[in-house]
Amino acid sequence: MSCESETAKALRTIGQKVTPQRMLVLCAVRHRKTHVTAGDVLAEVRRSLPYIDISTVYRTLNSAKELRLISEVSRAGEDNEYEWIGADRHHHLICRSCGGEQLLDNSYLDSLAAALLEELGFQADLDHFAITGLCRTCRASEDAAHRTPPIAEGERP
Amino acid sequence: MSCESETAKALRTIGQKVTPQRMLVLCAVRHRKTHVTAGDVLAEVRRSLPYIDISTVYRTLNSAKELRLISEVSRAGEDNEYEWIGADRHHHLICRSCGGEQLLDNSYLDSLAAALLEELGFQADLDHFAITGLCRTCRASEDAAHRTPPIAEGERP
DNA sequence: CTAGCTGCAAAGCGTTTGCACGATG
DNA sequence: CATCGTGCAAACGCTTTGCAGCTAG
Repeated sequence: MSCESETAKALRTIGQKVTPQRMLVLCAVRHRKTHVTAGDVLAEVRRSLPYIDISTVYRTLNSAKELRLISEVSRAGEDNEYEWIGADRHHHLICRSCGGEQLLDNSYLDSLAAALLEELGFQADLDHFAITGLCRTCRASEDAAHRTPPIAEGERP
Repeated sequence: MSCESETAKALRTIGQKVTPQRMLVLCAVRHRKTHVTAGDVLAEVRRSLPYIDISTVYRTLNSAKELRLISEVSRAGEDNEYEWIGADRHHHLICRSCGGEQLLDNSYLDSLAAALLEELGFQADLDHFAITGLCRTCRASEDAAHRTPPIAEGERP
């Protein structure tokens, strides 16, 4: 209920019609803890509304993005991903090896954002950030596997 | 010359053949100060080698990426961009309003990377980062233009 | 009732791939 | 001379768009 009424209110506030499609798409994004792709949303929403089209999903996602209801994240080699911008600001650490994701408290980036603003006058969009890297587990196993620096020293396929 | 000999050496080191196409593509990326798209590289390289194909550019870019010679950056709504990973680590602040780009010293992110590694064991890929936001100039003019926050301030979950 | 949203179908675009020829080591 | 890289063309997958009918306000 909280979701529906608030989402509907947000739509009305900006003069958009409240349709079942929009409600379902926005609620689908909102209920996920992690990023979702347009395809994820489509699959989710189709369970309630089998004939919804992917173009409607994109249209809804894009307008919500412009209104800063959701954020869009791009990572190399991945489809665009979307996430609801809620009161609980957080970021993601994504392991490039195992694909695992962990949440990162915004305190880590707040100081960076503050420094950029004060020293350079740059207001960074750090609402919601995805940082790629190697998680502790994968780092350990990679070290063990081949003790080679980033650019292979002997041979590489 | 420094470029050619080093690039050729890097190619030989990893057992790849040194072809004019690869040399031109890698040197084109290397000589630019900012990010380049595959299309940028194609245009640049075609001035010397008119019949080079975009697929060759992508193949070269992708293998260089795997070897960590260049990094790939994705931003929402932009084509993938590539940049040479040199000794001078730096990052980019990109204004979402005017498109302007300014370099950011790595000291800003080094402390973040260090904190992530020590406290969470996460080795972030912060070789080369692109942060989107609003530059000082655009921030001033946006404030002046419409003194309304992105999403009406009463209305947020 | 009217404006605007939806579904459908098709186009668009960046990127990747299969293949035969040609260049490299 | 064997292997690997290239150009060409076509395929591919995500995303966007044009359009006619339908829905919300």
